[in-house]
Amino acid sequence: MTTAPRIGSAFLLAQIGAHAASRFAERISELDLTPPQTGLLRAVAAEPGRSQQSLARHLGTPASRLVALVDGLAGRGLVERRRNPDDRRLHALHVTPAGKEMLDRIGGVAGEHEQDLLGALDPDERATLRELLSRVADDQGLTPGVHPGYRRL
Amino acid sequence: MTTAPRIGSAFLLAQIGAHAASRFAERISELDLTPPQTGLLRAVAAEPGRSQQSLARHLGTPASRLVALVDGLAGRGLVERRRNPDDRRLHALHVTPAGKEMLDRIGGVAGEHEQDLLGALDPDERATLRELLSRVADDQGLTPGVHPGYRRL
DNA sequence: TATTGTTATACTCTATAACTATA
DNA sequence: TATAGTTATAGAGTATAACAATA
Repeated sequence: MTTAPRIGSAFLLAQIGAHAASRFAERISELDLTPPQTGLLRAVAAEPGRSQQSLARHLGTPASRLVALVDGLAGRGLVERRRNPDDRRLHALHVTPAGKEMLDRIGGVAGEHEQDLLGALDPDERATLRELLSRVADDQGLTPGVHPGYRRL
Repeated sequence: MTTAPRIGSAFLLAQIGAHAASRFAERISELDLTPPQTGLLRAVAAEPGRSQQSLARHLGTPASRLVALVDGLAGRGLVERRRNPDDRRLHALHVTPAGKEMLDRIGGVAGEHEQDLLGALDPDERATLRELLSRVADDQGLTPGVHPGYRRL
């Protein structure tokens, strides 16, 4: 008898998750963005005025990495660094109007991505999947909206 | 009003998938294995006698990368290269008895991993999740048992 | 002296392409 | 000449640690 390599849900989650991330990276590359840049833009929008150190801790990445990411977004006018007059060491990050437009476009791309990925499921099934995934994510202590491991592209 | 960053299932899948992959990598590191090595060992066991080229195509990785992976496993006596007498260019790959023992241990680790990851769901919910994920993976054209992107560790 | 942001360095990982042997 | 396997090279991306400014 050959070893029956039963594929578990944990493997399916890793497999589909990597596929989803890869497809999303392709899609947003049309907006000249990488997934880490996209995540950073969203994080800044979700809580404007944060310092880079604070964001780095929130995202689980070294502060030195944030510098390059912020440089990229700031150079395109999507976010801006504002000096804090009270403590001039701090750079408060904010999304510019152009950044907000970009977020709208990102939302559109994310919607298409979602539709394509879940095309095999009907609305009820999608709701069920979403609920189960939310419970797992919560149980595993994952930070909402933060992708673990900001690697690649 | 602040932008409500509704998190979609596609993001949840990517987030949980990366988390699952990361946790699994930690667990099998106790067996001195990396995820790519584990995937290769399983692939060889699933279809013994394959050439490295054939495996490379199946796994979606450059042949040059397989060499190092096979070297690592062969050096520890988990797989072996057998010259094909009819065409001496080919190296047929086989799992050794030690490799089969290792696969058993991998199965144990994978089982613990699965239990831990899905601890928030009851048996019925796990079955539902599994079925939904299988449908998505199939619909997306993912190769069963093959993790896309053999990166890291 | 401690902290924020930045830059520099060193390391890991990967793919591309050159190379050897067999056919 | 074409193919399997291997080795070499070069590039991208990252974390660690050193550095400058401010507190």
